[in-house]
Amino acid sequence: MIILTNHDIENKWQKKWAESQIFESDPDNREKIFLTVAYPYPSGAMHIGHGRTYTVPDVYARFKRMQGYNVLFPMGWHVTGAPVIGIAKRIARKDQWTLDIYKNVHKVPEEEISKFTDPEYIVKYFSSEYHQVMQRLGYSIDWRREFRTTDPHYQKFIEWQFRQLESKGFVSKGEHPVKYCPGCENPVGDHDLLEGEGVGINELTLVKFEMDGDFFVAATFRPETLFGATNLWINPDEEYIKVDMHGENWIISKKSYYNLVHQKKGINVLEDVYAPGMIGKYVKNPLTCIEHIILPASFVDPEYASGVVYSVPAHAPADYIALKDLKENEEILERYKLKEKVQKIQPINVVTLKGFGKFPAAEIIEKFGVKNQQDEKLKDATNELYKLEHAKGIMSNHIEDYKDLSVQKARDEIINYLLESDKGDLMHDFAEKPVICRCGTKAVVKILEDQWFLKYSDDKWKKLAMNCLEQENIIPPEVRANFEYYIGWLDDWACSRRTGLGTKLPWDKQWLIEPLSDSTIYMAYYAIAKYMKDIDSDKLDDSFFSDVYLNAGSYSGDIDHELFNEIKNEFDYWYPLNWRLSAKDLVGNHLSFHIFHHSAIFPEDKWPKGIVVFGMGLLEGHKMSSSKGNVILLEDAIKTHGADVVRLFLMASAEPWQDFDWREKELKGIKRRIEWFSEFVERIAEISDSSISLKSLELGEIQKSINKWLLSQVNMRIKDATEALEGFQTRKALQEALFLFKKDIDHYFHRIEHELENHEAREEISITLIYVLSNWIRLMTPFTPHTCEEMWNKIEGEGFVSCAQWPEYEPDLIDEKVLKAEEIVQGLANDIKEIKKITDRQPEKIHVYIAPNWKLKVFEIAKEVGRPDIGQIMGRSIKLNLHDDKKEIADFAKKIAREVTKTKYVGKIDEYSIIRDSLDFLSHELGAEVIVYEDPTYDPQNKSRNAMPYKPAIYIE
RNA sequence: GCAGGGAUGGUCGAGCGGUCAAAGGCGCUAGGUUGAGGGCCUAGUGGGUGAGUCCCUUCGCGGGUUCGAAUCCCGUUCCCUGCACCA
Repeated sequence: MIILTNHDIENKWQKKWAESQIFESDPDNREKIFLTVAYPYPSGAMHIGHGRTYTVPDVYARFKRMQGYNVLFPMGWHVTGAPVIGIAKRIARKDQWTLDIYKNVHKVPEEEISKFTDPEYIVKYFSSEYHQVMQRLGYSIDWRREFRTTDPHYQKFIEWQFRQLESKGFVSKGEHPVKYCPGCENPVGDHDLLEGEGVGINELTLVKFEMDGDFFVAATFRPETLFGATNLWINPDEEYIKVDMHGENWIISKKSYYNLVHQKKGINVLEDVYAPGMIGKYVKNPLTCIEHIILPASFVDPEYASGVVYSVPAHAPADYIALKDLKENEEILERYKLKEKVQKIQPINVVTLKGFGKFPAAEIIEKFGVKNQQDEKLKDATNELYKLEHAKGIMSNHIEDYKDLSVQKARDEIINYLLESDKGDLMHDFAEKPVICRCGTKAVVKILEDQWFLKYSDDKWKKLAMNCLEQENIIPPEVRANFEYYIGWLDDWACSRRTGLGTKLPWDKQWLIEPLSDSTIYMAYYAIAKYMKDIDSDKLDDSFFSDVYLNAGSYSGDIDHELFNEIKNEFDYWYPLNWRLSAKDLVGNHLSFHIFHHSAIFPEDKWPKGIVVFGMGLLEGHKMSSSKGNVILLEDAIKTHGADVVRLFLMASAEPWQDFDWREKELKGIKRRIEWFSEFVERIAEISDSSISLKSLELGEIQKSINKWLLSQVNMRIKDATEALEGFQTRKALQEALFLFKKDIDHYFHRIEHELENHEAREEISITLIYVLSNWIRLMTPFTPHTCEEMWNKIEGEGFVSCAQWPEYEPDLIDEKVLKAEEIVQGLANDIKEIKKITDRQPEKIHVYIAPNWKLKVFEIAKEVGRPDIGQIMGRSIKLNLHDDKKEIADFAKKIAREVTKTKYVGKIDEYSIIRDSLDFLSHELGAEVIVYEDPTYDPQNKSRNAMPYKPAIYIE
């Protein structure tokens, strides 16, 4: 048995593979397969979730290599991006949370952590750690092509890529809202946040309500409801200010200025505004020109948007309830002398919503049981109505210009109108608050100007991408629809960043190219990466890349001509990419960009051929997350379980696109299985009385039915496992190649147990088993390469099993009748057991009767008829005069009519000899003497009449 | 809301028109092995019947197509994932 946690064996083979360079792939005359998996962003240690991602391509690469393909499986490091910058800063700041994570979750030694103040060091540290772990898992990667995305050569490549896109008109300039920390003076990502992870940014419409030449600027998500405005709300307990906005005076809350100043250029504070003094004054609605009174409301959040809200009590639950509260609040009405004015205010309907009356806000408040404007449930009520009206609302009839339009349409038109006529503006705010940076500062929404975009909205480009997608294989096929959807939906993408590691935008060096954009066509870089260490990056210019990748014939530099041609041919050989593997949450961006960029830059014959999408990893049923400490590092998993067990578990517990769940308990089961597998060699050696060698294996003519059965079964497994692997179904492949395979062998051992005494039988058994073993080891090699090399070596297989030929299934060895025969024997044993159980007695003799020939004929006729048509079956049988006793034919026809459609009929089987050959087994199994009759010479209870084809009759006594 | 996926036995998870009371794992029960335990091996694991290889109920819920449906169609309820500047 091979001790799986004996890392010497793993190391031994890893070293041998590296020494013999069997995974280093260069162009030759074989057919090629080029597959890549998303290169990792090494900002932390590799955990078991990553393990699955990178094991799948390794298994496939190994499988294809054994099938005789020239397979290229490379790896690189995506060190582009901002997260490590933040990490380095936090480490420098001695942020305890960050230090804990790196010390305890990523298990970085103390002396290393101290160097983590340098972001470059972090990615270097982890990329070399990734490299080591990948080697320890036995990945068949061509390491000569390893690179980091900050290598100068790669940057040259990215610059070329972006100039290509730019020259095709797929890059444009604009502005873009981002999360921003005024404290750090930097945009912030989710990983930089203390609070507010995953919070979105919303666009709000600002509406200017005039008052004596100044403007109260109210913010809204629903400008179409302006027609239903009844008043303005401000919060009199908060501070308001007047600001200068390009010559206009705006009145907003003081706190909202904090946010807005990052979004509006040239906005300046003029003076404080005494909020209570504004209550009761009137402003003018820019759309309807109606005058609205300014009223006090406590629900108005001065930090949200502009701190000014206009009120639509018919459709906004908050407004409705605030108005109701106010009407009942004598004290406030008295304080501001509002009583009569407020009592007059009635909701105004704007939107017609099926199933609701004129004032849906009132109904929804009722439904949710909202008590006042402080009620928690108010938010839910608002959301519900917002959704409903957005989806199904129609503008009401009395609104001249917009009647009968859907709410969505009317909203867009009204926003446009407000902007064009300068009666409104736009601003952004977070969907939820608070959003707080790790430095403790409240984050804001900032508008970045001069931002560069990739124009995924471009119809020409979308069309190219669609065409590219169409010719690709997508696994699993269901996600194709997702791709189509995303390609259609993608809008312009901000592709430049202020901070992070990466490549500068070649024509605007103040910007860095964002990480999802510099990782779209890099697979093409692998093809040439192995040459790069010998070439000075200064020699790489656009003419070089255009010539290598696009055959532009443009290269004019001084790289040796022969070398240059070799590089060019190498790319030509490996491209197009056969398979791209990545996680399912990247379908909407990374993988779609990959399609976009390839279709834009490369000619059609270099477009990628296939995509495989992965599911996520769970740990004992919970989502894995480094930041929550809920991970198991691969290194630890390898240490405790061994590389092959880890690989096997990751491949066997779920298909790649399904979520897998790492469960210690199930891991143990897997381990036992593979131990059993590795012990198999010894078991065979025991049976064949000598050590095994593949050198002398010759299958020859197999006589015994049970041996033939095993060969059939094994060949079916080979066939199914191969088909499964072709489609990346690692779980199914293992189901066939390991679990069911083992089951077959268990059954086989059970069947032959009592025959091992017999010398002749034993010889054939051992030949059969060695044949099986040789196939089995090869079948398992992609999954558990170390164990398999060790076994292969032990039985004197030739060379590395990693380079051995993948077992090809032999149709000649699959004998349906043999399989059926075994089924009959097993069925018979089970039936007898059942009868024993029912009668609750241990028989001494069991008599078995085979169905007479005429029944078989009737059976065949029934099979031909194909449906339970008793009349026809009977008619045809009688006509052929199959049997003298017509009544018996009728009974039998009736009996089998339904049965026959269910039975897989493989033709006449010599049931008598099959059972006679299995008598030893049956007697042994049942603990009684078993006698089989071709003709019922002894049948005291006339049981033989029950015999059917494939189902002998039984009499026990 | 939009898009995609799903609902199967104690549980995880196959199956996607007949061979389905439904693979396989885990769990549980019994027997064997063992000094004990673990591990391993064997059998069982919806209900009934109790001399016959059968019958009944079951694959979210309700209808339908078919000789036949877990599988196809229609409706319905519930669940999960994504919706962006984050790699």
